Amino acid sequence: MTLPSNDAASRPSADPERRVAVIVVILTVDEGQLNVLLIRRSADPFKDAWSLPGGLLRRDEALKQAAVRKLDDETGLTDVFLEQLYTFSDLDAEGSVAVVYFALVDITEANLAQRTAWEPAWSPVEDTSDLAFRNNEVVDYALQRLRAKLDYSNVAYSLLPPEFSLSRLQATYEAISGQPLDKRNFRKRILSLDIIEPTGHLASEGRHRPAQLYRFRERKQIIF
Amino acid sequence: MTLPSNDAASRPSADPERRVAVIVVILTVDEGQLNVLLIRRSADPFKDAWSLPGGLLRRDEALKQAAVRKLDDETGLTDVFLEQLYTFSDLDAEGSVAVVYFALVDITEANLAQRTAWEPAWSPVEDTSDLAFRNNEVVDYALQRLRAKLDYSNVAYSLLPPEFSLSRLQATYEAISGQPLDKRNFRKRILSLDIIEPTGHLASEGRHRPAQLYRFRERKQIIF
DNA sequence: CCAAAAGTGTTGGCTGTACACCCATGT
DNA sequence: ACATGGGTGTACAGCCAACACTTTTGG
Repeated sequence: MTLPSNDAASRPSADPERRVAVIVVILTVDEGQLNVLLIRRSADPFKDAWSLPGGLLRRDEALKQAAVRKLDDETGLTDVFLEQLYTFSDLDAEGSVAVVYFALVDITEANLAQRTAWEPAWSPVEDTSDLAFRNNEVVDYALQRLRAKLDYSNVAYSLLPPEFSLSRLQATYEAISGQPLDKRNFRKRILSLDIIEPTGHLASEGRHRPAQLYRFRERKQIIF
Repeated sequence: MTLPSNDAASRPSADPERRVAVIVVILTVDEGQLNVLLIRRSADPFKDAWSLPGGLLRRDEALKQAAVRKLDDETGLTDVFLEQLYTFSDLDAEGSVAVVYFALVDITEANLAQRTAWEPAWSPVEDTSDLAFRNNEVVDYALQRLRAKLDYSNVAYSLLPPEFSLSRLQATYEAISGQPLDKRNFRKRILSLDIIEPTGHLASEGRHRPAQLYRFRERKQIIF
């Protein structure tokens, strides 16, 4: 017997097991654009189509472990925002169960796996055309969740380097929400939340006034 | 091969399948108390302990179908709020994957299954002592989600009969949030949301002033 | 007439939004 | 000197929280 299975008693034979896949929606912001990590499929079904990275859940592996492993495989990163998103049972034709996680990474720290087969690449979420396995819906769902979380959590910490200017932070928020934000109101709001603090360092890149750099007080998720 | 499985190519043998269970957290409000539906286990493991109702995902069955089926088995209800909550892989010792749904039902419409084995019963969430399979954590998680949803959706529609007084609605909100609410502010807020409308009927139960009855404009989830 | 629940408004504080100009730097 | 992005304050409106008494009915 297994879990809370009160009907298992009446059907004691033939445990109907399933293939369980773990999929990871890895998002990043690059130059004001929200990007998703896709891999080019090297085998059927959907050979040569793009899809989200994923793989089968191994024996004796926990779901989150598998998601961490996949994320590490593709980006070399381990200590980032990674959260379970949704579980689908109808993405492929064979009734596999697919547990989807989503991750947020700083593109400057991500080192995409160098493979010729199943090669990963960043793709702007806005013009992500037909993906394999109805993965477009999965990406949309991740995007929706990310937008919601922006309003009540500090998730952006995982999309930025340790030190960043307020303008950079604002650009990140704008890339995710798709909305331009008022500079003064944005700064007032963020500072009053007290989730970031000045580092004392200045940016001084480009031919303009150097920017004060900030860091997140906590490098883990906080719910406001 | 299955889903987005780029590593399946490198491990072409021995598909590691898993048992997939579907669990349903069925919540209701009865006399100002939030209650959860539990079943008394009739077999090991955890024989005679209480746990959430659930069962194995059948072959060729979608997750939501299975959740609907379990909910119907236990309460006879089908057209209520039912939403996926979370997927666990470490509730039991055997590494089953458990996809948890949560449902909200009107206790006056629910007809609990009449069984001697695996008998279902309502239990107040506040003093739900040790459940099998770490189901206490699952219930806590459901409660957290429900409380959050109360603030930005009309989910209470599924906990109440078609017509109800504002006092009853307030009592429902209070039972869920665990907080007393100010009557005037509550009414102002709810009415301004424009999610309910007066039916024209009066309640006239008990030895007191009859109450105006209302109904939800939509009997499905709305996000504010 | 008493108990019990229904119904009803106003005020003050806070929060969010709209809005425009000067500053420091590098070229 | 100019182009580029950095940095700053105020005023108004809408929202939320606090707060108490009268009404209607049944017993």
